[in-house]
Amino acid sequence: MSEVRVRFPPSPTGYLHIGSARTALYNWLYAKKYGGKLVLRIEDTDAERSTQESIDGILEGMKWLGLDWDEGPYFQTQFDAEHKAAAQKLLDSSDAYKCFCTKELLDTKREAAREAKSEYGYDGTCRNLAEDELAAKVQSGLEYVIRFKTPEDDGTVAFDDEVYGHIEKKHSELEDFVIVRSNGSPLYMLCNVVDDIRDRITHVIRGADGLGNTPRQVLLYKALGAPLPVFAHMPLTLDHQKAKISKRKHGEIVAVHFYRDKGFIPWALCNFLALLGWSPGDDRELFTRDEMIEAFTLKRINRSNSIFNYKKDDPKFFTDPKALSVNAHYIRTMALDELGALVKPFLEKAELWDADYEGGKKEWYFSTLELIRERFHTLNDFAEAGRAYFGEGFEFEERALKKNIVKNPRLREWLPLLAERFEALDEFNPETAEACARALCDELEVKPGVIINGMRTVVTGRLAGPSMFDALMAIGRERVTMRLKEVEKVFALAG
RNA sequence: GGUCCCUUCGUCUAGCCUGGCCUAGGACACCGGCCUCUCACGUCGGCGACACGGGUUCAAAUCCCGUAGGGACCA
Repeated sequence: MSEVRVRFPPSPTGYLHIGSARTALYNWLYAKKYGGKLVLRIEDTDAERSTQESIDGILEGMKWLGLDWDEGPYFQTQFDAEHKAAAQKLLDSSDAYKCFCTKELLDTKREAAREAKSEYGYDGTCRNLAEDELAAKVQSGLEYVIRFKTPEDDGTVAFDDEVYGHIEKKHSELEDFVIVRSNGSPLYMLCNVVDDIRDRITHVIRGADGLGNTPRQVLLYKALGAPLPVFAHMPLTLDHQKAKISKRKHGEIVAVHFYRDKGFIPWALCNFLALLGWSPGDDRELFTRDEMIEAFTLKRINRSNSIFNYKKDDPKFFTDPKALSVNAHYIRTMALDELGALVKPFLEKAELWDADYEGGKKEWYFSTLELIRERFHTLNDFAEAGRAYFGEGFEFEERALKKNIVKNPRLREWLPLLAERFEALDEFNPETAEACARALCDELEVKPGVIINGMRTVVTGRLAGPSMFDALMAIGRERVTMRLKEVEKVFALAG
């Protein structure tokens, strides 16, 4: 069996979006599974909309996701001559012909067909022009497009899609489609086939929006004398309105870089994306790379479109809740050294990073991450909700002030008192701190919850968090007592 | 408009090919219990779907026909 070669051919007309990323992922998984090669080809023929930033963004996105490619990036524009040569070859073999019909003429005919309620397809006016007639038209400098000559018999074009099954289309239902525009530029339909032939692509794994064009492409493969690749079309990802997710309509929320900046773990995003339209056939949903490569098959790709479940302006979930949940799972289960490295850029950005976290304070750094990671959903949470552990200047949650502070004005006496007791402790560990705090509660005849929760808010700014006495250790006696003594400031904030 | 494709809990899905194991399984989300210094984790439980209508069959989510809805491509 020959080597598996797949490709990912994005158009550089914007950032890498998650739908494209999923296509790239499926191709990558397939290549990895069969020890094949993934070819990255930038389809930059639309010069007006293609930009260098976009190319860079796509490459960065792929790298960030960990989807490495084996060849490329190739650029479609580099092969312009080859695309034109293929068109010439089809002309030479009489599989294509020059068509001089003007746009106006075709529009008129289309309109007439509509009024007559008959189906419109190109009528083949130029298909059988006599030699001299053709020569005369070329001579006179008339503009022309090149059309592919669809077989006129009552046969069919057929192929077997790995996902959608056997697809058959009657020749009579395919009109003589254009392969080269009047300005001489070849159409996507042709370029794509020529490139896939040159790159010796064995499996075309792409979005189901390519399904409709596949019969035409099959015709091109045959006319060009090339072997057919295996086709596998994957369902599209839609929004709640059943509209294809797109950069234009949805903006950043569909951009891969958005997830990077929001604190997603690359593989967590891949894991989530893989599940949109594919399942292993059992109940597994979380995979390591190797597990997913092993489990992945084209046959288990779904046929129905899936909905990317995000609601605009949802206060609780900024994106699909399942994506967040998958990300949270990785945050709380991954190795601490890996997590530490992923959190680092977020702390740096928030100016909370201390180089010693990779040196003398490494142990503290890791144990603190472990302590707080359980309730976080994104890497960014470490720098925001977790700010009190890494530095000063943290915010106080409105709800926390209301519930834990304002209700108990006497905390302004109790908390500084508690700070003094903490300072007096020979040893400051979770047990001694807790015993000390509870003893004070007994003395004051206050419920422990009042003091503990008040302390939580003053020390961490939050309504909820890890077990209080463990949190105290992570923050350290000095910072704890300092914050407790400044309880007055917190009351001031609470208004 | 033409051609093709799709339709199982709110969302992602298993089951469909090879009808009975399906009083339809899992995950996320939601609700409640336990745990508890709070929240989370964990755990236990709950809510919740076979688009609709016919047919075939002893038996249909599963097979057939039709309808509706959605999507893609072409124009």
